[in-house]
Amino acid sequence: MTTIKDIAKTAGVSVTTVSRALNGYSDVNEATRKKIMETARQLNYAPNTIARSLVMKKSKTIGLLVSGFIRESVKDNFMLDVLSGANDYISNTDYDVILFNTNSSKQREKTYQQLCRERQVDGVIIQGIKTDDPYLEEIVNGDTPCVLVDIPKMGTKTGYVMTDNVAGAYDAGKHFIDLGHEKIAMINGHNQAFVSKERLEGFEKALSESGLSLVEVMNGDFTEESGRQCLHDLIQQHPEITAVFCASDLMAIGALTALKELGKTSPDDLSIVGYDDILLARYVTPALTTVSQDIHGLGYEAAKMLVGLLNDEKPDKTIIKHELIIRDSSQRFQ
Amino acid sequence: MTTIKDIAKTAGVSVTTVSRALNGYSDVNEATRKKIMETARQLNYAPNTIARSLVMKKSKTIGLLVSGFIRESVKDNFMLDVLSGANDYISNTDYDVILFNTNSSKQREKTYQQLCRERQVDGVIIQGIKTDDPYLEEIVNGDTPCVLVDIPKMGTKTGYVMTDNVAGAYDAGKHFIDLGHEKIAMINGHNQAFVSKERLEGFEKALSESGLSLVEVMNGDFTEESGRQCLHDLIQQHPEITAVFCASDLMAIGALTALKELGKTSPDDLSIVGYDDILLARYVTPALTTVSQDIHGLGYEAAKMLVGLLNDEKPDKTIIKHELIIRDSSQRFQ
DNA sequence: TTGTATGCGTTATCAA
DNA sequence: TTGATAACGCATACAA
Repeated sequence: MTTIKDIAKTAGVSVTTVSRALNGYSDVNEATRKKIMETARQLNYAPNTIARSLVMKKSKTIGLLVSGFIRESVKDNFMLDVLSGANDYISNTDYDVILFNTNSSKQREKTYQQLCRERQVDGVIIQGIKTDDPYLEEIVNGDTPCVLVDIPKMGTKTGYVMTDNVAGAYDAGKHFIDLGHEKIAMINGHNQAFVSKERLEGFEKALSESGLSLVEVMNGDFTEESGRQCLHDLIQQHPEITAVFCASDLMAIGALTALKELGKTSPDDLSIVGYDDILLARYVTPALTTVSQDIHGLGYEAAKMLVGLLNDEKPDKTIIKHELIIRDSSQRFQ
Repeated sequence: MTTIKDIAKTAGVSVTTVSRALNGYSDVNEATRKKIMETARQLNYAPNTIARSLVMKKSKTIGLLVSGFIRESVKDNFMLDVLSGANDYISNTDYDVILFNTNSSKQREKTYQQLCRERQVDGVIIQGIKTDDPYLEEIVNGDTPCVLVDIPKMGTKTGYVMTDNVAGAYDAGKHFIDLGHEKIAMINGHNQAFVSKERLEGFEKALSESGLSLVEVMNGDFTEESGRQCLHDLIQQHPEITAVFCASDLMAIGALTALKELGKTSPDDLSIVGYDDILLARYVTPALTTVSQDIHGLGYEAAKMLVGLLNDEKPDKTIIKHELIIRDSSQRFQ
């Protein structure tokens, strides 16, 4: 491992000069710079970012929380899409991404702030945690620049990125109403998720504007299996419903499965609208009508905002556009 | 940012003692240790891994190459599944994962070795690069422990993890033969990919054992669109074929699309077998018969091997099991 | 234009 | 059981 010291020695100059030559300072003679560059190349020199970080107090790394980075969450592409979007932006900067796991029991006791400070990341993108996470406040009020995904909280160094869940769910509700449905239910996520409240709110708003109210709200946990369970319960308790709004595509797909198990089909027996527009949505049969979120864009914008924060811009909030994608799982009530 | 120096000052001891107390050395008085621990807690101390790395010459980070981490590769879950698998293993160790981008033009000129040395990673997992990548040799022969995914090359510090592509493709060929097909074609990936050669080899072996030979081999580039293109060309040139083996599920899905565009259906007009068993495979219609690779396991085993290398184990090769998953896109020739 | 000296936060060596 | 002190590789204030 060659260091600037080695270069200095073989080039016959001081480490200071080497450092300045390598970093493109103007106050170094062209001849010596050439010589230094050349010996650096010959010695196959690579700067040690660790050492640089220590003295600069900047690690040029961005932390990305991937708690619960488990197989189920791989299926739901959400976390990976955010990661991919963030990475796409960051790859065009001089930052690198470091993955923070919090699902391992070992690190469970560490707060997000501790993780950040130990690894000395310059900033962090936090996603996939619950609104009542005990360590959330701490990081929001901490001094590590931070961007939250789908959690609307601001701090002096904290901004957030999210989709307008109220409006998205409202569109889903409006869609059902436009199609003439009246017996409508919802399969929501768990109540600790901020998006659950928002989507319920937006959906109910659309119904109430037409003088309707929800027949029932079941609570799943966003997974395919919970969607399946909920639909079974739903049909048993309220066989009259003709339309169901699911707070995630995965739950909607589970609901589709349950429907098949009951010998029924969508959209003939039940119109279903999901949320997220995950990759699978367009490939299942029937293709899922859903509220599309640009999840990749969510990660991209989060990274962009974070890099902005690192350049001393003010914290902000970004709302990513949504769109109702009408496919085959919803149709006019007949 | 409190340091051990601060702790030393307020606890009235030397930094040496603080360091040893915090790291659980035995040669420190219980009383002083208690005091140190307590003040560390009060001062909300978090150790600076950067400083530690510098002196220990170990960063406790593992680099993961995610070159071409683009949206198309998100659709194909391969890279993300490997990432997820690697992360799953690593999250149970005391290593962290750092993502290395090489798709950005800026970093294109840097070799993998340079990336590793600059970030001082203890080891690296390399995936998604071509066999003729000019920088591959360098890293294989370098001194950074390294595990290659799907590239069979060994070095003093380099092992690899892959699936048995020859055997997998052989199974696909055997499947067609068992179903009575005789006019068989293949849509392969590009020739720079090692897996392309392997899959062709295995598939041809199965056919030749039954006295058959391939009607045609088209070369795509593993993407959905290329599969679509290839199938169009194939049908036009060889309308007699009854079965096609695609070297990736994505290409198989593209082929399915092309078939629909031609007003034909699978498996009635054409039996199709894919490769990878990506998530989509079971959700498309018809559900895709494919050779399943445990991609998550590939990443998991790669990480496991790498951590082994970091503990001075010898480089090794691991073959991940494959399995032919028979679904609806293939049927008996009639 | 160049060099000397100092410090970043930590661990390790050695002596007390 | 403890504490000075020197490293690790780099950047920078200051002096020359």
